Amino acid sequence: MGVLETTRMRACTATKVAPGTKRGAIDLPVGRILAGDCVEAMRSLPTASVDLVFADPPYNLQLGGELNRPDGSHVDAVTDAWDRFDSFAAYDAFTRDWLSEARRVLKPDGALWVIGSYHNIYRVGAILQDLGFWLLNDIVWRKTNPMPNFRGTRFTNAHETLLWASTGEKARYHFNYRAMKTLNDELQMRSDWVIPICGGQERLKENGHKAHPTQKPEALLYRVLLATTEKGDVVLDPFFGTGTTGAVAKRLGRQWIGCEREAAYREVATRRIAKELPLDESAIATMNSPRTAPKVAFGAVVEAGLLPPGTHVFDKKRRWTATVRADGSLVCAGASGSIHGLGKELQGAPSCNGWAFWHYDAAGEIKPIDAVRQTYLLSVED
Amino acid sequence: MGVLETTRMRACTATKVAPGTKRGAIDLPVGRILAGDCVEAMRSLPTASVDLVFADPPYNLQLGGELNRPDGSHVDAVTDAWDRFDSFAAYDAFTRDWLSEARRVLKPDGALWVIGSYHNIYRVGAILQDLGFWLLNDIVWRKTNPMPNFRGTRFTNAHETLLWASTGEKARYHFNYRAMKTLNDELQMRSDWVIPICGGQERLKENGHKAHPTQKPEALLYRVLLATTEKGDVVLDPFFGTGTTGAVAKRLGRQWIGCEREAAYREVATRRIAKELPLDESAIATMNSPRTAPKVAFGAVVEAGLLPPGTHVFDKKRRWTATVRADGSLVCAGASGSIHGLGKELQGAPSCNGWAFWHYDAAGEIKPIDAVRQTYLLSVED
DNA sequence: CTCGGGGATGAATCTAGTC
DNA sequence: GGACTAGATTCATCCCCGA
Repeated sequence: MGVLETTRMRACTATKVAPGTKRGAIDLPVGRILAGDCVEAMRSLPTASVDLVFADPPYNLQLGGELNRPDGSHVDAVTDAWDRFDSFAAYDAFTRDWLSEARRVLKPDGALWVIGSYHNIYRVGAILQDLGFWLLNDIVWRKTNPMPNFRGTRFTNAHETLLWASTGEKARYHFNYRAMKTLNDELQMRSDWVIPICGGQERLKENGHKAHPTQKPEALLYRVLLATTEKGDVVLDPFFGTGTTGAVAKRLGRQWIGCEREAAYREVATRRIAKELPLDESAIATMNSPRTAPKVAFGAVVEAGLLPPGTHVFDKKRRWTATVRADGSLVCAGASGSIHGLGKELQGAPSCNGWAFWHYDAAGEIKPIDAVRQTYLLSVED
Repeated sequence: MGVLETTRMRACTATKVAPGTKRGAIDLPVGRILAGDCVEAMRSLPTASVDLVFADPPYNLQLGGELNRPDGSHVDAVTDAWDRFDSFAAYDAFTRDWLSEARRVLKPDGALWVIGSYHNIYRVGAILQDLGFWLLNDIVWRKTNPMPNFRGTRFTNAHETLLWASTGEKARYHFNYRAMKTLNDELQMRSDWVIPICGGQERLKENGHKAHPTQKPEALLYRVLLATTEKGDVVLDPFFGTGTTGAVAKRLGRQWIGCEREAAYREVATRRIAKELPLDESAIATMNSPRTAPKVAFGAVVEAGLLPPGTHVFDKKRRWTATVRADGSLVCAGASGSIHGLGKELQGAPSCNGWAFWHYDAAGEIKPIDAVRQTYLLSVED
């Protein structure tokens, strides 16, 4: 197997149509949501044309009767028709179909992500291996705020699983090791990710009701795309839903294609992505070189959206202003580095505590970024 | 499906031979390590005789020893360079074999645990479902100190997965909810467990080298056995290795049976378990049900004179006031019923915990009637 | 304006015993 | 086996509203 780490190496093998270029050899419906069944929709795409597939298929929950909380309120469960299958065999056939088509559409050095729960992920994983995909990692999304087990009958189901696979045992794939390490406080990014479920402002509503029962948090897609794609890559999501994949892809400068059967979801997703703004070029650039390795605990704060990429930070006297990048590094006047390293370099000082040195504008009030760290710590403490 | 929470209830359905009793109807090789292939060894055990199976199967075929292809031909794991299909097919056949035998040996209300990594757990999970097992949870063992990914090519593989399954969708199973909640600082135990890998004093050594490549931490087995077995239960481990399952089972007052093909491991395990001391009776009992709340009929409280007939009870917001009747029923504006039923009916709710819903006036202080239940419990304790 | 309490809610395979 | 009833059961977060 092989690993390509830098944008440059990636560009050499890329066959995608960069936006703005004229060499439209491959005509991809980039930035569009294809209507109808995803297998049919994928058939319309050329072979070996996509860099990444991210799929959030139905989980086949097989729920029984009604469930109430101890206070008597009703649990709004996922009972939609799209999640119902007659048997494991039917679910397996469905899974084989869409995975096969995804495999055809992927470039040889592309990769696939699937998210699921214990209801379906073991079937998906086995079929994926049977089809020749090669598992690179299984990733555990540890939810900070899962729904409890109201009846006290099992362990609280507090996680979901993502599978990351290349197209084969010997296939090349892309992993932005440095970006992940930077994002994780200079420690290797682990296979368990602590991320809250999607709620609050991020949760899309229609007429006061959730627009989609299983909307995924953007932080999840953020990490997936940052880890395994480069700027300009084409990302395909066969179960587009409300378009979290598209929104995050657009923000990070990736191209996207969606498939979605339900017209209502397509409309919500279209409106959502239209409002999304791509991050500044400098904000997207990630730390790819070990030489400039920043020593930060800052990446998680960025990922959590507390200081989104593109945010400007500055020292107290406003001598320097820097831009936050996606992996938690800063860039300022050609120089870049961690919050500590860049502060040190700019001042010509022997050392610098970036948390105290850099400030941000909190609704008119100038605060050290350490304030955000505190907020973040409170939000993820476990 | 059903859940039994107390030791008393469990004893009603148990068919195991309690130690020290004479009713040895079932002759189990309890406290012994069976030599040879685990499928063969399990064949020597009676049907429906074991309460729990905990299995740590080999993660790859090299460690699996004797394997046969579906057509019966022998697979030499060390020298053969078989293709993907042969490899997975052989592992699947092996998995089906031992899981089928485990299923036969399990009591109808027994349960199965399997631990694995992304290399094998998806195959195991799918086969387990195919055989009729019913997944209850998948548990993530999050390692505090995993081995780093030295080459920086993937995410640090920082977890392993455990599957917990009952014998079928409608099958009963055992879950010590209170014990788990207590163990987790009075919060529901989640599906992600943070436990260090096995090392230090706990790691068994032979001639300075680790005695077994994949020795599991005792903390893992401790939690598994505490959660899903009762004292005296029979636990079977088909891949016994150095006997972590046996050691923890002995400590917790569970009976155990092991299967292990390697004589060297059997010797290590035997010595290890001999040194293990069972915990004191009271220590085990305390851990199992630290806050057992026996069921109390409201009528008994009335009968005891703690809330005499004629007492007025009301909900917190005083929307309804009901009168206690001599038989422990409540009456309110023509409607009547149990404390639960009437509360449910008045609110139009799907369910109601009357102990928390109804309040009474305790010398000017408004208290839920559950407070009286506690008083009652104390009074009948001795 | 802030602060605190109450209500709502999230991919959930969610009861046991008796007649 | 189905209907019925007694009884047991929740964590983190966000929004709204009132003080």
